[in-house]
Amino acid sequence: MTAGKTPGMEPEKASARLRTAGLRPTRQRVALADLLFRQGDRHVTAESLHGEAKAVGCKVSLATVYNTLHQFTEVGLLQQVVVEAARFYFDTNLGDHQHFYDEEDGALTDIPAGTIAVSGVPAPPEGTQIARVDVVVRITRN
Amino acid sequence: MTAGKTPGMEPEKASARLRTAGLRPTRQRVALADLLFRQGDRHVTAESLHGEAKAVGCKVSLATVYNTLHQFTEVGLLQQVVVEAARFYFDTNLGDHQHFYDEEDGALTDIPAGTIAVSGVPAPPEGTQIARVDVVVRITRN
DNA sequence: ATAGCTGCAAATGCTTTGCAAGGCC
DNA sequence: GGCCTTGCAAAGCATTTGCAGCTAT
Repeated sequence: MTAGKTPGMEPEKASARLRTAGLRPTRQRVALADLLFRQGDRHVTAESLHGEAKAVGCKVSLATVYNTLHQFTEVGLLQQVVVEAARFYFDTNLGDHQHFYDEEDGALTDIPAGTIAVSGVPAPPEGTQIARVDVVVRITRN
Repeated sequence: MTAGKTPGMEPEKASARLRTAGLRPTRQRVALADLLFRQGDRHVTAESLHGEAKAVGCKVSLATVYNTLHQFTEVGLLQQVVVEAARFYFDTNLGDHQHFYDEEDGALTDIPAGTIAVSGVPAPPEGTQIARVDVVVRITRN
């Protein structure tokens, strides 16, 4: 067992990145940053990252993983991807249209079909087909 | 106050629509369909529709509203719109790229920046600005 | 020394489920 | 009559919160 050892081999890089972002490089944050950024582009959820941390012997609570992911997002180290509905919105407009979504008040506004064009959609991975292409234009108040 | 009266004035139309879709036109479904489809395009959540139903004096349980909205969606009377994250996915790729999302296993795959182009995005409503434009290509297994 | 972090457990909010009673064909 | 629906209350899940104790600077 290697529990207790530093999980990564380049914690300094992670530390520096955190410092630059204005975050205190705590053991937990360094370990999570190391997991996130050592490998190339990747997608994680709070749970999956928590699992990885445990797997490399780093004790972190799930709550801290959530905090850390949000902090990293705030300082621009990560991006969030929205693909599953937390709250279900239903639309009586069945056409192939898109939406403005006001993140502050949750308001949804139609963008009529034919206004927005999406081009260059690549072929889907083998064995799959495109069910639909969702476009959400997120807006905020000035 | 008109509480207690039939909420809609064209329940027959709603009834017919339900029958065509293969759904039994129960009092609750007719009332909800009537609320949904009488007016033009609209967006609702389970809660907002439940509130409307109560407001016009129709007793429906929230569970039934959920069931009904899902059934309507299955038969193509409604479309779901995904704008809020139920489960948070975080991406270490900060570029302006898009994603394939496999609805069956939850897998997320990057579509490299520069592959997809979105054109014709209209000006945002007054007093707002575009924070970002999300594109999700939803795929299913063949 | 001290402001900031972490971890635990309880709480939250939306959605789903199980099951008995009721309604539509 | 028989199968589908409804309604209630309890359960489920991911995420958030409150607070006491710990830690980096």
